[in-house]
Amino acid sequence: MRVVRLLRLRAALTLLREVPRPASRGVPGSRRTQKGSGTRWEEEKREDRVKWRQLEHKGPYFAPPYEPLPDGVCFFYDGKPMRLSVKAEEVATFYGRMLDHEYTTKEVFRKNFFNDWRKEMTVEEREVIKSLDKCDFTEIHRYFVDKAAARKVLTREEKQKLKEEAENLQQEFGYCILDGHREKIGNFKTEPPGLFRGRGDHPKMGMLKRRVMPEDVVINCSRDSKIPKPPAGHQWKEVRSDNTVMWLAAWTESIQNSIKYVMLNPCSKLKGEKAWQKFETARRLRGFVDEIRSQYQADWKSQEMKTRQRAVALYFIDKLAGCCSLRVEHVQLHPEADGCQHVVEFDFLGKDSIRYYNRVPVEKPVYKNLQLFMKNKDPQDDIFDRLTTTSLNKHLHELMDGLTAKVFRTYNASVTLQEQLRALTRAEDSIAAKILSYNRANRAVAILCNHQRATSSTFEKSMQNLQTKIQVKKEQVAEARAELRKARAEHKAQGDGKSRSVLEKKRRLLEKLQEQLAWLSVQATDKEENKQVALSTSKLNYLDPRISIAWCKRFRVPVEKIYSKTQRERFAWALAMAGEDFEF
DNA sequence: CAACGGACTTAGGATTAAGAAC
DNA sequence: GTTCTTAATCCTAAGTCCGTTG
Repeated sequence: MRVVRLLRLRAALTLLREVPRPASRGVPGSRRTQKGSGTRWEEEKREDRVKWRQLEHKGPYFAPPYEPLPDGVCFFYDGKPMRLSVKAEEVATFYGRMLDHEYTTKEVFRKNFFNDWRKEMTVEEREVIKSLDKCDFTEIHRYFVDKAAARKVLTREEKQKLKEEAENLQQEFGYCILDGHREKIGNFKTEPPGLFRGRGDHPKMGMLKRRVMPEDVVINCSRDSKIPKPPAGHQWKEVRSDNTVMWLAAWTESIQNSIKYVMLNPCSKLKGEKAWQKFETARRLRGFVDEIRSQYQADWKSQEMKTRQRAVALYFIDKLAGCCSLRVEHVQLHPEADGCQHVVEFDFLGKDSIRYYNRVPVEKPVYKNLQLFMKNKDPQDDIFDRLTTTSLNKHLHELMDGLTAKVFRTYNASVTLQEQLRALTRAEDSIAAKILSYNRANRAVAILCNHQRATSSTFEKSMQNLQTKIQVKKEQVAEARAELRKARAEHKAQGDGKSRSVLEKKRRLLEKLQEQLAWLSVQATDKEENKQVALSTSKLNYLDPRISIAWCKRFRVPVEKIYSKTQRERFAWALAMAGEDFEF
């Protein structure tokens, strides 16, 4: 049912492909830093499989226990107040607090919730509560709304106190010791119980995600470390010491029966090294990509169907970023469209049920092959029926060590950023204009990768505010222009030093205002262009940070303008090694 | 050799913190 | 200061990829 999300790169931008150049060195393992800042990224390399020699931590922090509702807050069934057992009440609050969410209007969500809720009820409750339609959670809902509001109006001191408590918690549970270094943990809290919120029309939405207990949790730490203590009166499911994995604790969640892990924060050394390695693999692809492309083009005409399918799939992975679980119903072929020949129209839901829609002109053999692959098939059939992700990746491994479908995405994203930065940045621009160029380059990648977001509910309003500001600024500019004209006439008449300085002042004022106006309208453009595009995913996962850092250095843009504090910590490895001459 | 499970990465929405406007 | 907006961070679902298993 899943469509591997590879069909991404927009046709227009795939043409921005790079001139071949020898891949640069500096592979993890044979590491060297261009700028030696500390030893953190320079320690000797372990065997790749082994992730640590020492690991010590406090175990996960468990979600706080359920606090029963106060007496004044009541649940009603069929109009009559009803006191629920603690277990049933807890699950009722999960639903009640979501009352203003769209989920609670969905039939599947309601059905799953009600089904699981009834399992938590006492026999007597189950006897009474038979229809969700007769349940009234409004008091419960109001209680949580009020509670959220109350949090907002706390005094400065109270807020400070809460902040300190959170900080203490972070200090106690949020760090581990890994090979002698204190490292930040990513998710040290267990996920609280609640109702499952799947994306798209997930069949399990609304099901009860049950509370994680110490008895569910497997602890992973070094044998000789201080073993974390389970909460009083409880025990761990298991304590093990597996240094070939990165996780500190794990449990099986109750919805999909999959495993959830406590792992390190991206700013940790181990995660940083993995990210570095990922980008080095992508950089290595540069040296192979021409050869790979000519080979798959040749394979479009292969005698063997499997090889042909693989070649077309690979072409999509490379050119568009997608894939082998594409179904017939996802694709439409147009002999001619938009003034182009051989146009392929893609329309399907990808990861997180985000729609991918694109029309791409393709080479004739690709088009002919698609016709062939789709012939006599039902809409639900796979286009690449002879292909699996495993066989495809196996082939990729033969082409280049470490090569998988994912690497193409990283490669194309990073290459595009570098190209776009080169094309858009002008050295003489202001910092603000350079940042706009950066955002545009980033946006080009986000569009390629189909990174979308829902238009925020406040978009129209904030756009309106910006437009108002622009209007005000325009009036100021007009006024300043009139004053400048007046001053010029004045100076012509007087010709003295005083009127000259007034004239200069007016000129500068107009210039400043015009600059501000330009910046505001640029912001408006930026905002509009960003309406449905999310930059953060590509920025965090696909763009080699060394490209951005080198760009900052080359064009004298403070790196804080590009990366927030957390992002700078995540990319500490790149900050330590990238000089202004870094080339991806 | 398909399917399954484990480990790890990627993803957008929700929540919270910071910043700007009043 | 207080309030409203915007930006940053948090959260956890949903992918990819690989190794195992029946």
